Amino acid sequence: MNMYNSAMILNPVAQRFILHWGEMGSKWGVNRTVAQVHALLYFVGKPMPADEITETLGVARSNVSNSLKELQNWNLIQVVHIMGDRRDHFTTSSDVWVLFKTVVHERKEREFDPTISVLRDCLESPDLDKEDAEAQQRIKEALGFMEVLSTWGDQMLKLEPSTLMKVLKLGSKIKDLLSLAK
Amino acid sequence: MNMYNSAMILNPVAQRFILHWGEMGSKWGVNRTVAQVHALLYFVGKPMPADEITETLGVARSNVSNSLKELQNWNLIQVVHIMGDRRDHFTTSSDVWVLFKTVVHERKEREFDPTISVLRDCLESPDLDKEDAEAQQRIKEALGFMEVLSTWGDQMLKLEPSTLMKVLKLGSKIKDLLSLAK
DNA sequence: TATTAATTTCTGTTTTAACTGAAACAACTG
DNA sequence: CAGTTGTTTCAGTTAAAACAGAAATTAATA
Repeated sequence: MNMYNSAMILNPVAQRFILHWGEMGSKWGVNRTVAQVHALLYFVGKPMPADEITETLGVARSNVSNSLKELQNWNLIQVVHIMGDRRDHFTTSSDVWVLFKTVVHERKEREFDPTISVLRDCLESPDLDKEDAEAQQRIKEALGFMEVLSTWGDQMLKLEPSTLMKVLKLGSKIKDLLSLAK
Repeated sequence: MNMYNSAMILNPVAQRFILHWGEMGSKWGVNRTVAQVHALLYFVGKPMPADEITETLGVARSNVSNSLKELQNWNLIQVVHIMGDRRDHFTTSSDVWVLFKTVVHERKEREFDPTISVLRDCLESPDLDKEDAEAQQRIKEALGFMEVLSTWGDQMLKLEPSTLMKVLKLGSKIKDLLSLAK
């Protein structure tokens, strides 16, 4: 055990929030515990040591350890230290925009960009030449689509959150501005 | 068995494309076979009967049956019939934009919107009042964020693919237009 | 440097989802 | 309506991921 007293009591709303976030994660290919740990840190809004997370969520210590590592790999949490406490404490940004941008950036790098590479490879392969031209065209279109989306994503990620917000709020009114652009 | 001859031979490029698409699906919470079946239909660009899909992918017939059903639930494939052939044939749009919009629309309805509901419930719950105001504020910000994204998504989905394409191509130049907007 | 605290790694178990093959069902054909 | 073709459902199996608990490692303290 540990010299500190652990286990934070979560009220029902916090539980609902954290559990739902975990399920949401599962549906998007994120480990449930990982999502729960992050939701917890976001909810409490202050740094927590691993043991406290463990007891609060009621999962194994090692599970928390791995989840924290995973979240660090995703740049979603940071380690901080509390004066007079040897333990690592973990915290996450309370700015949803920052979190969102981080996730989009990471997923793009890990999953989107590699897919673009594969499609490029496919098009360059001599095996495709023998194939009918239409299939080649479809791969080309899929690639073009992903490239447009990728470039756009990069540019959006560079915007200030407040600017990005304005863009989103603009919504489909952007259509009207389109004629002005050139 | 079946009175027709099945099994389409896939060249290495097609295989690479389909297998990668399957792995990609897994990482985003989509069943691998489901993703593969869809990739195959996209690649071949013409209607295929279930048996031919089965033999081409080398998976169980029932697996294909369930995958096709799933893809129909997602509105990603359609059933068509070929003159003189009793079997159902399945086909998917060759327009990546249409496919993308379909997926975004469905996922939004299934996973995004329900989460918004949960967050609203959380905020309305009397249990949260007792909680510190900052946690409440964070939930509120998460909700606000998701609502903005949701509204924006709905509006983007309504745009013509060609218009949407222009918006994406505009990229961060949109920043300059922002001052003109009101 | 011995002791304790804190964290990670490892191995085995559990859980969940995917998948198969067979049986049931439905639709069509002669 | 008997036989055939095509599709779906279902029960059981397999495979993959998540998770737990113990052991090992690292780091801090005294």
